Amino acid sequence: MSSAETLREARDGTPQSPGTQRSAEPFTAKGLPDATVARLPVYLRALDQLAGAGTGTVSSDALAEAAGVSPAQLRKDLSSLGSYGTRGVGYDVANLRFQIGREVGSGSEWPVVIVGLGNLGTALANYSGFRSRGFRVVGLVDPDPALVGVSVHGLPITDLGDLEDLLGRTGAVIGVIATPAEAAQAVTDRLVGLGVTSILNFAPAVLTVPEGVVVRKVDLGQELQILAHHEHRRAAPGRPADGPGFR
Amino acid sequence: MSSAETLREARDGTPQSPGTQRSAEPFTAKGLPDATVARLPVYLRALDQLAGAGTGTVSSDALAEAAGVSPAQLRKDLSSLGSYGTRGVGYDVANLRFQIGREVGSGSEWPVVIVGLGNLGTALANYSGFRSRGFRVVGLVDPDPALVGVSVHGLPITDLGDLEDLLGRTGAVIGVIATPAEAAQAVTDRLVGLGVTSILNFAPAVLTVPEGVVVRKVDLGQELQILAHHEHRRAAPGRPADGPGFR
DNA sequence: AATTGTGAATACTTTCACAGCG
DNA sequence: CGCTGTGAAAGTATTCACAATT
Repeated sequence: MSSAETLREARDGTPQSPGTQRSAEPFTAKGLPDATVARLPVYLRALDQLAGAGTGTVSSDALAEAAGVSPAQLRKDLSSLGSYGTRGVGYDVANLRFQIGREVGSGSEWPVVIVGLGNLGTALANYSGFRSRGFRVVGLVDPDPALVGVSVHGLPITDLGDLEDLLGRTGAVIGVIATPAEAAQAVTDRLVGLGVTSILNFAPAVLTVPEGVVVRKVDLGQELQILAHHEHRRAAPGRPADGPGFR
Repeated sequence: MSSAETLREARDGTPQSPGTQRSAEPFTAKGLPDATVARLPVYLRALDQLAGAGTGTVSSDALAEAAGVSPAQLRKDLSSLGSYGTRGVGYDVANLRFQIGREVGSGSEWPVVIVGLGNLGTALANYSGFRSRGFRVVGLVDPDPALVGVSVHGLPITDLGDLEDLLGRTGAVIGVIATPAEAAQAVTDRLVGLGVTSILNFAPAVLTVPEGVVVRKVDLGQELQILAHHEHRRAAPGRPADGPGFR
């Protein structure tokens, strides 16, 4: 066998979704479509708001509206999870919230380590949204000696060498990479070698990881470029010649 | 017609892609598949690296490898753009870079405004990756009086009221929202009302915008939740009963 | 001989529309 | 009667595999 066969970061384009392996829907037990998995957090957020507003039940129409998807899609997604609705009535907010939360893996609080504490890494370390979504930042790591020892949001930045100890103590299997592109692959190898199996990559670099490790990439410049493309097309739709000359 | 018919932010799940309107590939002039558009920036980045390394030509295999996609997909994507390769040889790095750059809308430098300067907004304002990708942050806006006047990366934060003036002067049509969720829709309405037609939304909120306005959403908590889902499944694959009890 | 460009095949996702159930 | 759950249809995206071209 090709033991250490390494794979690309789950062939990803940006139409993000690809999960661990292949797996479609037609499989043994459960294996939600990737597109569905990607939307569950959105539903969860919408349900949180509804629950906060004291709503007891919602129809697929109302929940779809709140989540920004079509009612049909919402129903399809939820049905692939199980039958938690009541025909003629709708979904019980509290129960649906629990069910989706369980599927997503809330319930347990996931420890997360952040590597690279430049502007972005620091902002992430301070980001309160993680805590409220069921994650706890348990470690901040940066190789820069000037940063080691500095505290961010009450957590001290430690050296790369402390990673093993840190992961061992906390049991973290999710890592966030916010280093410059050049360092990203080395950091990834390190994390993976120490047991991290899920990576959120903010560095503008393509990561190669062993099979089984899931990588999701967020590239801010890339997102803007996609928007720029739309603006560009808006400006020159039919593509008349191009450049400045024209005639 | 339903004149001011407002739409959801380009039905997005996270398997992001959806662009301005429908538009598939089989259309009049050009209308790249959304999935392709989303990958162009990746190719551009890979080409930049190759150019930096002095590479003159690349094969689809090599470029695909560098971009983290399959060779077949790369060729399909590029062919939908035009025939810029040479059979038996490969693609000219410089030319391909130019062609994709033009398609994406590089060449011109896009002015961008950032609204909301908390941790994340500030990090974004400092983020050098925007500049290198063809964007220039021309304005920082925040309603918080305590922040107005503060300079970030040499740019002063101004009041929300200055938006009109700011957009008029700079001609910015791309806005980045990094406010709390509660403020996001109001800020969006304001931006759109003043001519912004592309929005990058970091707030964990579903935005409603008029048709024609493109919204892309980046939700950090959501990304982690998707990773958590995979970890969760890894731990309990076949779904034996569930909870702690089991038998 | 090597490598692109692309039709055809496959896979995945979304939408439709209605049967089924409360 | 209303609203969910879901097969079937439609639409997109990816992969295959090979003819075309340098």
